[in-house]
Amino acid sequence: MKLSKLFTKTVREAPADEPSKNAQLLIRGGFVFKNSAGIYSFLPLGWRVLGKIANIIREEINAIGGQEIFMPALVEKKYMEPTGRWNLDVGFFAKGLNEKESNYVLGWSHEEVLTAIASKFINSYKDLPFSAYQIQTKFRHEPRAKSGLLRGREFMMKDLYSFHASEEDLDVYYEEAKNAYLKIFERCGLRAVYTLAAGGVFTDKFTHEFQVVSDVGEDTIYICDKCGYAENKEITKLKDGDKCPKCDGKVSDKKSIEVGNIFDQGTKYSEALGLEFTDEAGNKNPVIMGAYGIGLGRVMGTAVEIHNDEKGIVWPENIAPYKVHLVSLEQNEEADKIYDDLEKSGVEVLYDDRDDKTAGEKFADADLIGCPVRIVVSKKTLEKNSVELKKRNEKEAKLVPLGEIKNYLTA
RNA sequence: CAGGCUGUAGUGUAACGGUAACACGCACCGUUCGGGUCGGUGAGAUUCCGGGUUCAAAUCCCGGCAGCCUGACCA
Repeated sequence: MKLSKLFTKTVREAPADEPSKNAQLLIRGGFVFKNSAGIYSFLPLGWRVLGKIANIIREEINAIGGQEIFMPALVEKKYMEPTGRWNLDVGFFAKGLNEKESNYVLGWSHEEVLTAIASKFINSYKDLPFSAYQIQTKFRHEPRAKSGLLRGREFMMKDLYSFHASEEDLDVYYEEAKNAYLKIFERCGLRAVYTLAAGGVFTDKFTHEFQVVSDVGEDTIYICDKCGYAENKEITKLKDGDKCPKCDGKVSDKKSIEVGNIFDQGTKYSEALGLEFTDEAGNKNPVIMGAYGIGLGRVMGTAVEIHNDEKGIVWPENIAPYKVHLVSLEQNEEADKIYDDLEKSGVEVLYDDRDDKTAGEKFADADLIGCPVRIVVSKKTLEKNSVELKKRNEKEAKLVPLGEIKNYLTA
């Protein structure tokens, strides 16, 4: 992508009504546009980041057998009523032009919809287990949207649901999902803490959350300094300084951001919507379910909160909009050649080919946008048949001969 | 949903109750060209909306709406 063609621009000053770091940097860099409180558009750079996160999630969820689907955002009353979730104060309701009242809610969770779908295909224990997921916009009437991408009224979520013949089978999958989740967050540059928590409107059982320690988080967890065992403040009996219940370490309280969660939902939804299977003995039983969510925008916002410096974003390698930010300080064919060459080799490059910007502005933009590697081409470097290569998270730059650029990028 | 703070060119800020200014950005001219260069010219605002007080309102009062913060609630 050439910066001269990118329709968004960076801005110098952060909007006054966005005190949160993630929103300030993402807006300044042109990654997102705030349309309303808690409602953001993802612009080219931001959409690429979100796409990277989505792909990481797909790879890991596919690896544990999740089948990707896509369900409606308009969810009819008939789905939500049987579980008692139609009248909850969570969603935005939609109504037709001449209808007196709403028969639809904008989907804020899809247990009911998928359970209803599954009941058409699941008859026998032989049909179990299976799991399906989607990556879709969720709508939740947040009484208080806040903190940029961290808490929105409309946000992209990956929701996975699993269906089992027994609790034991669910337990096995739950563990697989846990490990898949830890991999996902690690690949996104986040250290997530597996935390025991409560289930809110989703289940009466205990659940597990994936919490990233950060002062801007709205959750508080008690985490062991030795084994990493953690419990959410909302259910824990632990206090700061207590002995860890799992080892001889000590727990301390930390603010944290919940980037994902997994639930054992038991038979709550299958019983309400009549999802049963026939076992080997010929008896009908309700299907046992699990649900697993990740907020993609929240992952993105959290990554920015964790990975930034005074100059801008420092994207984790795997979710950066581009791998390389190529800066040409003056118009020259050599930079064009490097750009074409890298593109052909499959390296994702953001090319600052603008001829009306000074070096300082280009460097400032590169730092703000935060791609992992910056390559500068100028008279100075070309005299030595080289380019200057600098990693965003390192201070020192080094000269790299023209012919060896690719080696440095794959290393 | 309760409490608080705030709404002024695209963005960030100024303006005693006296008729909207500055910087950035944008357009054009020149200059400069390795960390937001320098100088000049120009365009751009019914001061969130609606009422009220006043000779006079961006400024004071009332009512909306919007944004942010704290709490409650929630992922």
